[in-house]
Amino acid sequence: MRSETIENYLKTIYNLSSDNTRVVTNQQLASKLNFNPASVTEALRKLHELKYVVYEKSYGTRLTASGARMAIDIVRRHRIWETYLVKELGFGWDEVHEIAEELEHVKNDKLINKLAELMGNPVYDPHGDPIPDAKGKFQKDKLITLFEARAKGSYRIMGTSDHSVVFLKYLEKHGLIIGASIHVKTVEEVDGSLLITCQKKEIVISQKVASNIICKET
Amino acid sequence: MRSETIENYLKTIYNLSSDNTRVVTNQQLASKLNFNPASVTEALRKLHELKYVVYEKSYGTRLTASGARMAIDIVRRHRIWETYLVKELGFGWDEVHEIAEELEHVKNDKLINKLAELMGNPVYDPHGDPIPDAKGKFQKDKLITLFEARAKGSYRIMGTSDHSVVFLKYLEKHGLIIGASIHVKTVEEVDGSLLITCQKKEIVISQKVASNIICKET
DNA sequence: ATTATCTTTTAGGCATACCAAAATTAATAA
DNA sequence: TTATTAATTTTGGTATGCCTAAAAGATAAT
Ligand SMILES: [Mn+2]
Ligand SMILES: [Mn+2]
Ligand SMILES: [Mn+2]
Ligand SMILES: [Mn+2]
Repeated sequence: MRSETIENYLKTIYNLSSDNTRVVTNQQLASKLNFNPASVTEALRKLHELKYVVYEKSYGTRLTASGARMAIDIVRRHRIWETYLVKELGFGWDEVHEIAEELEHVKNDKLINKLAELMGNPVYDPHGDPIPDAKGKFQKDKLITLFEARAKGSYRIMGTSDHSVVFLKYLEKHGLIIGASIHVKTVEEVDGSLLITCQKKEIVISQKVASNIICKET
Repeated sequence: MRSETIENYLKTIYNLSSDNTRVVTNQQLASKLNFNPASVTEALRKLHELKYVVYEKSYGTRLTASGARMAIDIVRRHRIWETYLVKELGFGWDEVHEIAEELEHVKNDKLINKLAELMGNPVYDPHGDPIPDAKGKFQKDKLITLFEARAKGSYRIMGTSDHSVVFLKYLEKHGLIIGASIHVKTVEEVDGSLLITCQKKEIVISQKVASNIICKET
């Protein structure tokens, strides 16, 4: 199997299984990768043979230890490159994902570690996603979505789970950028919307938006 | 055809044809790319259909204008990355070629131009090879090999045509690095060897070595 | 428990990009 | 010029990685 193919499957399985706690279905993979389900079945059989995943027919797939390690290395490369493009080359946070999708496949530890070092070994990427270190360990800050929070209080925005340009532009428009401090004033029971203040201004955000903002309590 | 496949063919044709002056034979390509000649024939037919090359059966191949432009863009990316890895990330000049072979396929003009800008738009890469600008134009300094020079006088080392690690290490050992000033004191008719001084020390270099050192008269 | 629906797998195909062996064509030497 | 050699092309493979359509299996609803 081509290394780039393997990497894209492992990365996607990883992203869909949130820390390898639940199995990933073929359909999830097919839709994420824009492949036909039949292609996914085939690929999973091969990845199972290669011992990167445990694929149980008609049930689901999870990463083995070695598959998870590979996935985390890819995630590290992806996020280091995104951070580098934004912080060192002046790209916007909404234009780096596509480039990183290519750069993440260049496998050279020294290169990634030098880039990381250059930036002071950052722990979050420009979208707020945590960057694993060279050993594959993540920063252990417990991050939650603003929707999960559902309580009055102060939070700091650490990232987003929706990385689409339209969403990022929306956040930017309202000053809801990474690092911003916000305060939740009221939680509307009817529709889950939140009244928050951010940089002195009051905004109402929908449950849908809230569920895509990653933050930590402050 | 896969874009990376096309790019590797075009780049290799470009490198073998020295400025598109002579046609490239299938055999040259096969041996450079480590492919079977039959595979090369097939690929050239396709590249011809795509109008990247003019392939004349049983005679040879040369790049079209659009093929040459693509090749030069790849060469630019390759050499910008090599320069970046050496100048900004502290890699040795003998370890960057392999990495650049991968990075050169990431096609994003903004990325390459930002990297180039960051370094002050360098005109030579760490091996002394010229870097075309964003429009595909090369610096026009006439560079020759020390063997072609064959005359007493002063020169500056601008690069090498043999990029192997063993050759680069040899040069390094004798201080024959890029940018070094050397002076040719005698040319030995018998075997073409040269007696030169470099950083106050006298060295005899063989014709073989001389023919792989690229320099310009000073 | 039976049916309807949704998911997964199987089966059969296709394009890409390579290969080895044989046939052809071109170049070189006798 | 004719043989010999060398380069190229043709032919008939293989492995990858995707596809569609049909069959089988699992899940949910009545
Ligand atoms: Mn990303
Ligand atoms: Mn990211
Ligand atoms: Mn190189
Ligand atoms: Mn170079």
